[in-house]
Amino acid sequence: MRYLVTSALPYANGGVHIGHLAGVYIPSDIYTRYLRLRGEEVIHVCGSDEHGVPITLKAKKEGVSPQAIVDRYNTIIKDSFEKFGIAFDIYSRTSSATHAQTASDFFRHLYEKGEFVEQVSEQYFDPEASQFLADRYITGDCPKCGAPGAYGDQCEKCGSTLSPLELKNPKSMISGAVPVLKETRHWYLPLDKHEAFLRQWILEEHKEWKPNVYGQCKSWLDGGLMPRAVSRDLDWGIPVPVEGAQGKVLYVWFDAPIGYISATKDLTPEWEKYWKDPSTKMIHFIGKDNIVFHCIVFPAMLRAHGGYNLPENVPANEFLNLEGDKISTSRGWAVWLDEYLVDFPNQQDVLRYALCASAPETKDNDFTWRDFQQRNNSELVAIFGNFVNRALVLTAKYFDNKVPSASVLSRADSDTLAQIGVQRKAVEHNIETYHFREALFEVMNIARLGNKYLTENEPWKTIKTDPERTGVVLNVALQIVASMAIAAEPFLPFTADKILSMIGVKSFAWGDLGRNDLLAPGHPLGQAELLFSKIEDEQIEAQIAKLQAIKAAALEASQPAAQIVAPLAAPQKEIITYDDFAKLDLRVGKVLRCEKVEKSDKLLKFTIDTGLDERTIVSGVAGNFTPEELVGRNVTVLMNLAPRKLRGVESQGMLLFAGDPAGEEFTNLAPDKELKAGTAIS
RNA sequence: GGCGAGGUAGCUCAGCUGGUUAGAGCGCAUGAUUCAUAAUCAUGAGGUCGCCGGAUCAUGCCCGGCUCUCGCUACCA
Repeated sequence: MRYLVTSALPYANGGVHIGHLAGVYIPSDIYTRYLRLRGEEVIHVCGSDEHGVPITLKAKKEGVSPQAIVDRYNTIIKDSFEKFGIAFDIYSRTSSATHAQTASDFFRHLYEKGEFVEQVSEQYFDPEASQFLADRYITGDCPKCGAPGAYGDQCEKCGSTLSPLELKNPKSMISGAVPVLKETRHWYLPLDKHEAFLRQWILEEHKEWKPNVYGQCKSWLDGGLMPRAVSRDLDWGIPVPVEGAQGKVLYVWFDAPIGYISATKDLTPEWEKYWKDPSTKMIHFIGKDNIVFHCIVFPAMLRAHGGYNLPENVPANEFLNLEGDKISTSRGWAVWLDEYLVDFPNQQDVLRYALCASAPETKDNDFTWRDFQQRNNSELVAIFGNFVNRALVLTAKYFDNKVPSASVLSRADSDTLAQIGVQRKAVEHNIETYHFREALFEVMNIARLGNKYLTENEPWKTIKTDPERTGVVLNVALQIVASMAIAAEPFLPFTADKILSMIGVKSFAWGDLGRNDLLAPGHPLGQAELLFSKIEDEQIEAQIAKLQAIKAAALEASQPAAQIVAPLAAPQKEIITYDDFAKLDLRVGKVLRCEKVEKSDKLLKFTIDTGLDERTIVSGVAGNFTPEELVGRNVTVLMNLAPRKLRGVESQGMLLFAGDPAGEEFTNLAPDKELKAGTAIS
């Protein structure tokens, strides 16, 4: 069987932290190491995702080129992975020449096949910098919480998702100018065209996918797929390879997964057999935020292109938290791999172990330093390290550090050895079904078995009465140690290597696991050393203090910002003529009825007596008024605004209010005195 | 708001086509042991299986409602 394993491309605007490792790279690394050890044909590809708006923003902020940013982080990321033994066959990057060509060809192919639809839409444009603005390039006041500095796609203060058009006082982050709406043409991948196929492929043929993955796909498919834009107005990325597309690049989510293909091309000229030969199984390891792209969008792209395999499975993990809070690169709330290695040199496997044992496989999980310490001290040191050490030290002491012979095995001896085979099956089954936490537990059970075996057979006692029996027991114990070296390799590669050198063996294959003749009688052992060492309370307290400092710094930084929130009058808008004003038909109206719009948070549906007619007007003020509050009151109505449907209800005008809907001061704009409906306002 | 996933012992998690006293590891307690990094081995104490209601002879597991966490995704003229 041939396998192509991909790991989510890390975004090159920061380093790698424990969340990345636990969610994606440790599982994928375990999986590939296991397959390699079995002798399967497998490659593991990854690389940096180097396009997209956040990188251009960071570059602008630092006054350097985007390329400089991605060069910096690509180096850091690559280095972290190498040091932690994440054994990619290639770690590439999406700013490479191969990738530019591959992604460009891919787009071109779809374009020529007529797989895209073109559409013109209105987007914010910066008139001073004369360029279109990506959502992230627009900042303004959050329409929900009122905080300044919200981005066009999200407010980091209250966390709500936004669209640039909703921002109050929008400003271009490039020039500071007020953006204007302008038409722009983009290419869309009509996902709806592939919906029937995806339904069948995922919902019928891949019921074995993890519940979170399957559930999310089902949710998307049931909701109906829509065309998705695959281009952007931006100058950092892969140019859209079509005539008349100046200033447009491939959307980063279109370009990134193609990065898996270009990485494979960079690795081997035989890349096509990994992508196109139906006997190859492709597995995407990702985090839960990427599910839709890997299960819906990318497969649709591959299928639209034709000739490519679709993934066999997409084992997405949930998220890892850190000491009770969400990990955040921008807030600095993370444990970075490079920093970890400074504080815990040569202890990569401890972190690999702790993260795998508490991996967020079925739900979000919390990484705590106490848990990390406990995993090390009472599992790695006490169970695993201690067992190996016991077997080796006893052999050195009683048998001159050579493997003693095992002439006659007792029933207990064979049962113990047979049990390793049972553990092996359990490990295999769990790895193959992506249950790495459980698989690791079963590996540890082999060490538990070893400890129990030694305690029950007491070689330190029999040496006085029956040295030959002691030899047999230690022989068996050493076979278990050898098996541990094999079983641990996918999970704890550094430790496995250490054991191999301690028992004087170059390498084993997975198939050797559980054999009772891995170490022949008389085989000389190497120098015994401790596999793991205890982590003291002080070390853990130092790490916790480090995090507390980050939190304190973040809090301080947010204080002055909060003061600037003080209400600033919005700048005056552009001068208009009297004629412009005269176009507005404003009248006094009276609220006859008012109710909440179903399935909506903020919308109220008003029935207004305008003097002319009774009309329905929808307004987003449910957060400010209860429906009853305004009934019978005068309101100011803009009569001649083009009707528009909101949540399925047609609004035939607009009601005027004063204030910031998210703020405390917000009021209905009505005449001083009760007036008849229909009274003109001028 | 809609949708998805999750809410099981102090901690991390199993469990499920509904079927006798709900399991494991760590932690904790007691005992055994001393080869080993005060490690190990045995035994035990810990649970109204998020809350409320329903269907069933029987439910952690099915149905309805609610609630909390995380993710995806909207309306705001």
